[in-house]
Amino acid sequence: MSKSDSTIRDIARTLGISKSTVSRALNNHYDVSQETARKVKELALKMDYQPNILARQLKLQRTNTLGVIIPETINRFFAKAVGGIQEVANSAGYNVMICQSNETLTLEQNNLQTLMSSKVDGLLVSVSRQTDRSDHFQYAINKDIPLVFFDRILEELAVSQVYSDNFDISFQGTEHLIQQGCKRIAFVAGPSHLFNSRNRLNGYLEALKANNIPVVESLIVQANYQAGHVQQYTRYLFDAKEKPDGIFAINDISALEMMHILKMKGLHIPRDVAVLGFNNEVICDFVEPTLSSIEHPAFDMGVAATRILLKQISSKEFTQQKELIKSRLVVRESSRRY
Amino acid sequence: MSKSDSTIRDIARTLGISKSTVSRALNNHYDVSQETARKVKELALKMDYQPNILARQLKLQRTNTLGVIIPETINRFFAKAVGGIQEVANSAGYNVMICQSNETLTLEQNNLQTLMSSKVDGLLVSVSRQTDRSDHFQYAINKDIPLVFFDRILEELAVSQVYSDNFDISFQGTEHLIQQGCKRIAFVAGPSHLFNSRNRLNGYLEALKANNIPVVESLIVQANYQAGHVQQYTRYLFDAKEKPDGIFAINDISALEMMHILKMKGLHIPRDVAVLGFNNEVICDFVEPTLSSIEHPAFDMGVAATRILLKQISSKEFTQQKELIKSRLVVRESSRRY
DNA sequence: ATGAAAGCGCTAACAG
DNA sequence: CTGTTAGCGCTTTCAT
Repeated sequence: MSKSDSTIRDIARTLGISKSTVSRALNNHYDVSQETARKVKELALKMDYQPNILARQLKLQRTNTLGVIIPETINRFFAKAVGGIQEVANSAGYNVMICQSNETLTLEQNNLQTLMSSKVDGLLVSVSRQTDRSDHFQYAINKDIPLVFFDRILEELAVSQVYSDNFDISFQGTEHLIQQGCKRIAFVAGPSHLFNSRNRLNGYLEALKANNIPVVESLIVQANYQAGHVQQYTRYLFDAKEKPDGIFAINDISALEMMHILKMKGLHIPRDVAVLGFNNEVICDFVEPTLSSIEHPAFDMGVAATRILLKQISSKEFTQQKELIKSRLVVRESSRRY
Repeated sequence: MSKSDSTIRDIARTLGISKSTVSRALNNHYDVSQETARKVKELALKMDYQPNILARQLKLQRTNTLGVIIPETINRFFAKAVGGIQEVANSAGYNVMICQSNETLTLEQNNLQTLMSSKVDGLLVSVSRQTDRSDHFQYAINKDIPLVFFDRILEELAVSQVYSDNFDISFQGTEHLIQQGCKRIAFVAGPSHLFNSRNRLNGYLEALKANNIPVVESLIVQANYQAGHVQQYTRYLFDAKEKPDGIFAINDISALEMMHILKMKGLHIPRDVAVLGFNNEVICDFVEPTLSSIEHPAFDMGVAATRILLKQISSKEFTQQKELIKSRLVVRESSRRY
């Protein structure tokens, strides 16, 4: 509160009426005379009155703030999701407090603590890459704080979740590569404790099975997201006697890095190796060859999750709700052979 | 507040002491007996006591929250800056509330209003592309809310600012192109009411002058950031009789889009046209040719701005402070001719 | 239609 | 070292 912010008390005093009446007038309460209401609002405007949110929050035990925990803002997927969250939240009169776990469990736990102690009215969460337990979230649930997961969900918790069909899209992507004539498709997998990673891997495996293509263990590598790792597993895959003729990468940037390495090796894409990325970044259209990828409606997921959360907050009804947001395969030159 | 959160009152009652003593014990106040302090903390732990931040905030008139207004989180520069902000803020016990202006003045004004009414302790701002006035910020300043601008600053306001040397780096980048033999360097300019855009343009102009290269108006285009616009001005530049032999793009993505178009036209980069981007995205290393660019230490700018803000908050001393964060030219294949 | 009064949970000045 | 008291600014019940 700076020097001389005016309060309802000031307004009441100068108008010679009570605080309660002023409060009622300002909140458009029904039983307050038109005349008084007018005078109050007029003076409020003149005095540049701004309600003290802190006082109201304490009284109402409600902050009109949503807490968001995401892995990283520099991850474009989450940056876009945040856009959707903020749009819905703001237009419903809610503020948003964003925390980043930096892909670590520890920070995720801290963030949750922070947001809970800030008394947010609800939580929107996409778990970190490390998260292999759910007790911290169970704690929040026990405290009756509405919680909605999106994208990186924790299936074992009975809360609402907005997710994308990682199994389906991965099946579809793999089958696309097969249709382009690939027989040995390298697959870059994410951490196996993540629901999404498991589904993606399963989609790949099922697609191979459905098309009678043998699963070759050495074609499946595990990304560890460390610097230089893309280069490392690309070498591993392509220094083998039998090289891959297709790649299902873990994201677009790493797909481009792999392509870059392969082109240096003199391999032609897609003729020698067909490549499929993940995330459909803008850049996919501006590289040579243009990069096939998978588009996730990040913004829409943010929107959907927030809508569910707001509904739960206002209805105080926390029954589990699951919403599927469909992903889409975008075929470009890097995987088109015919 | 959920069902049955315990308060200092509960602790006081079960321990048969007063609320004030409990409060003091919990806040590690000096004059409270070791014994009492121990008992209080023990019970607090057992009862899973969580202080009600809302009450404390109302009492202290302080939220321990910083408000941040940035154009967009999907802009990687700002996403990184936010990382720096959060790191410093969190480790100082502050929360961060992030708002996006979506590059519009109207939303920026709304955001400011929201953050002020949320009683944030201070503000970190990078203005929108549209912002050509400063009265809304002046309003906040008049209310004694500490404010620090970073990157996209408003020079006319006497508040602290963290900025990068857009003039210098632009001069340097242009001179680099000249040294590579470019005589007709196309320049993509940003909105002229932005301090950064003006400086960048001036750096370009001065570098030409310093090297006795005539300024050609038709080589300077104004980006409007609309879909298809990059394609439009690239055509404009290269359908002319005298084509550019160098490009200083407005960011890396648009540089890549331009390169993509030029390659389709059969032009060789850097031989026919040398290209310099802006932002030094990861992708610069994975395209062909690799893209020369300019690196802005976004994270560091966030860190610096937050440090200044926190100092001002704690010292209540708002004298203007200016901090320059140096950018760096990263030369890669797209602009290297020798 | 309005006012008086209580209270949200905490901190801090003052008194002892 | 501890307790009493007041108060942050607002909403809301209960009277009138």
